[in-house]
Amino acid sequence: MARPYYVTTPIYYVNDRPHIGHAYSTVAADVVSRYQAIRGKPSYFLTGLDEHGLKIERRAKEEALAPQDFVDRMAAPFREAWEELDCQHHGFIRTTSAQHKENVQALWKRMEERGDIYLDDYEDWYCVGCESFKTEKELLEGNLCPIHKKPVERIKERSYFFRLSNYTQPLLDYYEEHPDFVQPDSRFNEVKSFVREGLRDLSISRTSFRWGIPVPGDPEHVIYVWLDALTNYISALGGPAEEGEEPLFDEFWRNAGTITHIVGKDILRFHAIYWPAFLLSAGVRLPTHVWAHGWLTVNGEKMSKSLGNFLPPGPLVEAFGADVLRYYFMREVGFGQDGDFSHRNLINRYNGELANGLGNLMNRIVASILKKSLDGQVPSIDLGALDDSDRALISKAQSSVEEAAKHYEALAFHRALDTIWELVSAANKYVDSTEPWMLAKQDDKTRLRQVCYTVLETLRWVSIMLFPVMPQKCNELRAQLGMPPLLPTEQVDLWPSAWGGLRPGAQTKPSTPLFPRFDEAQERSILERLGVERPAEDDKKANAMTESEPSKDDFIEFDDFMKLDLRVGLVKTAERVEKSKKLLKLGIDAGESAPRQILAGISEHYAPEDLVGKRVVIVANLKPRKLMGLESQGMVLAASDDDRLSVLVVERDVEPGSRAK
RNA sequence: GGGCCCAUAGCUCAAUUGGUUAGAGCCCCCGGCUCAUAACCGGGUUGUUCCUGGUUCGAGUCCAGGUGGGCCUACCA
Repeated sequence: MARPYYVTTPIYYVNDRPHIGHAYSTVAADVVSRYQAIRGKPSYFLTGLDEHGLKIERRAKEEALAPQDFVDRMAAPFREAWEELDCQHHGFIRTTSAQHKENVQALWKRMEERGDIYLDDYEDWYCVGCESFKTEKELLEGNLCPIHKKPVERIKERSYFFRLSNYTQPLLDYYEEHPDFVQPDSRFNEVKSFVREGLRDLSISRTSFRWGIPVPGDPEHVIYVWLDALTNYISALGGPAEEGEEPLFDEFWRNAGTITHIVGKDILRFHAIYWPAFLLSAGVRLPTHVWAHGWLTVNGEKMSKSLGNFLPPGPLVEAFGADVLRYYFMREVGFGQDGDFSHRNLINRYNGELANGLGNLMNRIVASILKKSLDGQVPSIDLGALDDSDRALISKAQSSVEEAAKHYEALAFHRALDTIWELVSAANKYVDSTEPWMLAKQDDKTRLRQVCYTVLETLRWVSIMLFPVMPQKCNELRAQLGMPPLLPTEQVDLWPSAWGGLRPGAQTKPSTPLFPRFDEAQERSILERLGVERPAEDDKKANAMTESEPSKDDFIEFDDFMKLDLRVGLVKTAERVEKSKKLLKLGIDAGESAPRQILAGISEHYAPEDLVGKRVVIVANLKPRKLMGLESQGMVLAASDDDRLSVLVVERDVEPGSRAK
């Protein structure tokens, strides 16, 4: 019995419109799901939307809509995008659905019963923009909110906590026992080292907004968005639930052979640490794999609204077709690595691999040789009478099938496609060396039949191997071969195994080329329509030549220097920061009404009393930053070599606050 | 500051885990073929495998140090 396979995408925050980043994750999950389905495994593919949070509440207000109406409206483009891209999810979860809310609360109760939830005062960094707390670790350099890029404040609120700290060791144990839990390996290393540092309890409720799921028994509080969002993976199946209560949950979670969460590398921590901890607490089994994929840039640049290269998938599907876009996503970059989405590259791959490689192979044999010489019928041959060249191709096909399967299982899509294209290339060589057109001329029908059959059967195999990535094109290919569409069936493994499955006598149906080549004019018009500039190669080179030389120098402008507000500061007070190894807290007179508090990481080199009375140089306009809970309003300059450190001291007694320049 | 990962042809990547002369694809040039979508096939050019040492009969692969890049993390500010 093939064990069930469950694959998920992240649920996308409905505040955004779908772009190729979303599309990339979703296509990958669809490919996984389709692959498992043709291998006969019961397969369930879940995607969906994260619809709660203050941001949504506020956006809805701006648009004068009820939050529910707003998210209903924003959800539609996602559904459409996945339909356009032929991503056949089995479930589409929305966190505002009644079932999801109930299940999140059920999970909460289980965690509460375990004794892992308690109410406490919460003091932490707070972003006014988000109206929510940020953990220290979420903050950007300089105590900035990662979303608003503005400084956060220290604020107290009453909040429910999850005893995440109790799960440090259980998580490490789980990682140890499941060495392929997180992929790629280097990401797993990051997760482990983060957990090894020790985990702090996690605030899991908010009182600052309403648009969320109420805490059971305390409706003043709304459940933390990540606890809400992560639960989608089981709530969509009806979980958490006791055995026998929810068939989907039993099949695809409790008894699943594999549970794979596909996520972007930015949300790995939530999936690899928090989520398993919640599940451990609630007594629910853990997923088997969390796969963090990389980011796509667009034509070499980071995708962003401000750069105007925010790429929705729709126009690309319109221009190239869903399958071609899917192919490109899966072919171009190694899954797990960062990559680039380049229109030019897509067209190159299309022409080189799809049109010239596969499309032309099918065309030359089906639409031409077979049609002209054998009435377009799949020939009947003696499989025992093949010659060495036939057997070589067959053996190539067999190894290719094996390899591709291995790569699909490992989500190494680009490798799987690589392998398949080696077979396509071998088939083209085979046609060249066997010269079926000569056989037709010489009227060597027996050999001609053998050759044609060998190529046709290879194409049939390819139509299966490629199916997860290009389902529609593969069915078109099969139609031209006179084959029915591929119909995944549970417990039936459709993956090629025995040579000779193509039925002799079937009527092939040559039709238009599968992948018509783009000529230069078409290429230009497509790029134009998509608003992509055609890089003028020569100009680019010329620019690179002239620009690179002078920009080589490392000088800055005088104005750049003047941006620094360097001043003389008189050290009035100095003391050690409690529990700190390195920090001294200095009170520094910089000619202002009150002394500044500046922290300096120099206590391994200076005793506090050595500094008082010294005139030092400070950077006065450095953005304030909190260290060990204390604000530092500037920076004291110091120089150090391998083992010594010296604060920069001013030689004469100029007034505190004097500008250094 | 601590840690993880990476560096191979102009570009994108392989190299069966230490084993012969480091390979593909794209690009470029030449030739062939003509069934086919200006396709296809063959041939050709490009390497100090980042550097320096070490282990070994043998190193792209292992070890040490360095350089460059990416990422995670922290009490640099």
